[in-house]
Amino acid sequence: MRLSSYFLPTLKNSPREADTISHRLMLRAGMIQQSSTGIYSWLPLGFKVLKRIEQIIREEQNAAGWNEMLMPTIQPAELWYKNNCYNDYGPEMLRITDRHKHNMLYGPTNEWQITDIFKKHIHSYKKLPSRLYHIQWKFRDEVRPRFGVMRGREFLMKDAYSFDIDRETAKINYNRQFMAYLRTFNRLGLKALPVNADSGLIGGKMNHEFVILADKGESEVFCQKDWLNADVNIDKFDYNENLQPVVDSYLKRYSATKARHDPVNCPIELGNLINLPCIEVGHIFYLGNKYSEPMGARVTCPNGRKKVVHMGSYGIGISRLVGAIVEAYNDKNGIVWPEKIAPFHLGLINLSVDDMTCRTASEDIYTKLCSAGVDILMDDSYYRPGVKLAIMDLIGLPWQIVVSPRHAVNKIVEIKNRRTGKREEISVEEVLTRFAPANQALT
RNA sequence: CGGGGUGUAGCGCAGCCUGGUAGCGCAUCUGCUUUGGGAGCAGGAAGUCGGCGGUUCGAAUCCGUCCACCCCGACCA
Repeated sequence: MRLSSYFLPTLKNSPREADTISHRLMLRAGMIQQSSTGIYSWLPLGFKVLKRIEQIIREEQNAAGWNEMLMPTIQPAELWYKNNCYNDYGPEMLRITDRHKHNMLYGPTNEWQITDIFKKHIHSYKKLPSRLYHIQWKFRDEVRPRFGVMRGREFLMKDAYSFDIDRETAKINYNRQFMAYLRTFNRLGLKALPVNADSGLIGGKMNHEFVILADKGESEVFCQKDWLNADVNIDKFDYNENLQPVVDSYLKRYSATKARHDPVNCPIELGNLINLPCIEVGHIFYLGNKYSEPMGARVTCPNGRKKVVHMGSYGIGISRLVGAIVEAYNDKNGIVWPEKIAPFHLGLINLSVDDMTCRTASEDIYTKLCSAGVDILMDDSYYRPGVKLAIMDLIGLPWQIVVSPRHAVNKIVEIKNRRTGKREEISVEEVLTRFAPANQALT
């Protein structure tokens, strides 16, 4: 992509409305634009990141054995009449009346809807387990949205659901998602901690939050110190094996959210306990019969009797993740994207567009890397060098290639690693061998 | 939902107290100069001063009211 034809409205000053660092940077980098409180338009750069994250999540959900589908954003209110949920949900639910005076709502979550779909089609234990997920926008009319996309009212979420014959088999799916989450966050370049919320309860509801550590996180986690250096390298495992031992190996370490942490009964001695700010990015639940029972989601068992299915639901806040990642990865000059989710893998800066040598070299590199499948943003603008460098730092692409009159005559360019700031002068030929995907795992 | 704060050019802000023809920086447009960290000079364009009502000869400024947005708390992916 050429910067000259890319919609990238960067800002030198951040708008007054933004206070949180990730919010400011996302506005300044031209990623998002606020529409109203907690509701944003995603401009091309932000949209690209959103899609990258979405795709990694999708691949991992598929790998874990879930079926992708899509449920609507607008739901009929009748779905929520069970157990008086429609009334109990309160003002957080955005209620809509259509022209026929039917009560509708913009879905804050999809448990009722998915259960409705399940029960209409699945009637036998032989069809279990059943695993479905979708990636869709949700709306919760929060009392106070804040932190930009980290806590919006409209948000993109991956929500997966599982249906099983009993608690034990439901646990298998729960463990699958647990591992899928570790893999997903790992691929996103994030160190995510599963936070055991209800560690002591047996047979009751079970749920884990996944949080990433960030200096200005909105919540806090209490955990064992060795979590921080824990090996989250989970490349080698088989979803069809018994995952319980692996999951247990992660859960043996203590972790709790601020709200759930009990300093009196904490099993960890103080010296081994650490308290850190974090952001919640995922949540998995074993739901039991909470939705299946009132909805009448039952299957016929081998003995001919009907049985209410056991459900699980598993969410990842995708739009929130974008903000959370920016919150975790930035420096004084701007965003510093982890390579796997960067909107472009590298930025090619032609410092002097009028210089024919620079232009020829830039076009040459651009053409060759593009055809090699590298996703590049080339700054072919007439901005001054200082502006170009500042913008490239701001939008945080992992690598920068600088073509300047200083070096271009000698077929040399400068490459800079955005994270380390380390610069290196290499030949044009070497650029190709270094950044083409055949030689380096960039994608 | 309680408490605090802000609405003036695309962005950041001054002006308001003490009413009198709308200002500054950056961005943008034109020209010249400059060219490795958000340039310099000169010129230009751009505003129903959040909306409505009131006071006044005259309102960005004073009064009333409504709206939008931000921050702190309680609450959530």
